[in-house]
Amino acid sequence: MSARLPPERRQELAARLRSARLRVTTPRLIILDALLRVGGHRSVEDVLRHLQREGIRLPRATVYNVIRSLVSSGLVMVADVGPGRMLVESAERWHHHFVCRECGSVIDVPCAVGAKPCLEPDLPGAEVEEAQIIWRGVCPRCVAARAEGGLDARDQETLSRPTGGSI
Amino acid sequence: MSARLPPERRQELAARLRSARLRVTTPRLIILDALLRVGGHRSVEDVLRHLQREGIRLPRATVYNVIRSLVSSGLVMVADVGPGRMLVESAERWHHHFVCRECGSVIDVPCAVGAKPCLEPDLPGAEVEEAQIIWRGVCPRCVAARAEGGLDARDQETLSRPTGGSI
DNA sequence: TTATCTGCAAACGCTTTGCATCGGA
DNA sequence: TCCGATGCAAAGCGTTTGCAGATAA
Repeated sequence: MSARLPPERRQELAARLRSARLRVTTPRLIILDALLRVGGHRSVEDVLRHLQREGIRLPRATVYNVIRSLVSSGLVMVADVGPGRMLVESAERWHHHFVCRECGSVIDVPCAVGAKPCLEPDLPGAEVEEAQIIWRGVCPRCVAARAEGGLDARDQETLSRPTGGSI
Repeated sequence: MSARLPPERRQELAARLRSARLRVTTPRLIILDALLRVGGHRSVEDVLRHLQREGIRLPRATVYNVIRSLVSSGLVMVADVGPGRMLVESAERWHHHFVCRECGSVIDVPCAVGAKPCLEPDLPGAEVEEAQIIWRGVCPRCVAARAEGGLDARDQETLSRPTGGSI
């Protein structure tokens, strides 16, 4: 299963891992590759499905372990969009999230400032490392669908869940 | 177990429930009372422990059900401070959260604007209902402890976890 | 009277843990 | 060689569901 990555891609990913002081292992290369390639936020389940579709089978626990090490070394980040699931995304540019109350989709919102601590809390003495904003409401897609009035709940569910899909 | 609340408190809580078009039931009165009285953010586990300490035993599922109806009617709100647990808090004033990476405590940060949609996302066409900010970093307490250098990890854990406690 | 909520148990989904084995540095 | 990561299974945690019986409106 290590043969999937073209040599130069493998080089690049290995370099990233090494620069984060992580050992270069096959599962790490595979998962980092997947996360960087697809962008957006993905559940661990998505990652597993994606790998499976490419014929790669990794144990859940390994995927969790790998993601944890990637996160703690800053190569990828997790988005907090509510309890119960962990959404992983590449840490390319700092951004925030909009969660649609109707269809459940999670939409990336670019950060106007672009830096991780883009806002300051009123909390003297604290060391702020990052500020993440979560907006909740109804996404443009659902607003439009509602205006047209032609779509029932089932249709919407299918149409507007860009996140739930596979990577 | 319905005898715990003084009559006038019971009246007040019942009025709140009715104004939210919720039926007035004993578990709802008890749980709403607890959440309003203590303030701050509490896990469902905290709520259960608190009730237990007062000699009130409610099934988990009922607590979850009650909290869900209170949340969906706007009487209380849930804070998203990371995956895996649901923090409940009274919906008195809109505020944000600071999560300490060292001790895990969650600190309320007052919202400068005070309204739920205090920030606008760059997402044309969306209906924004609320914006919640999560800061991550090291809380003032841990910063101070680190500066003094006198506290080891265990001490800190005990000292600075105002959230994990009981209500 | 009726729709709604409670109370109990059991299931569920996601994540973590334990441990023997394997593999990169 | 040796520390750290993998792979597997199984447990853990917080939350949800299903349904019979109770209860507010």
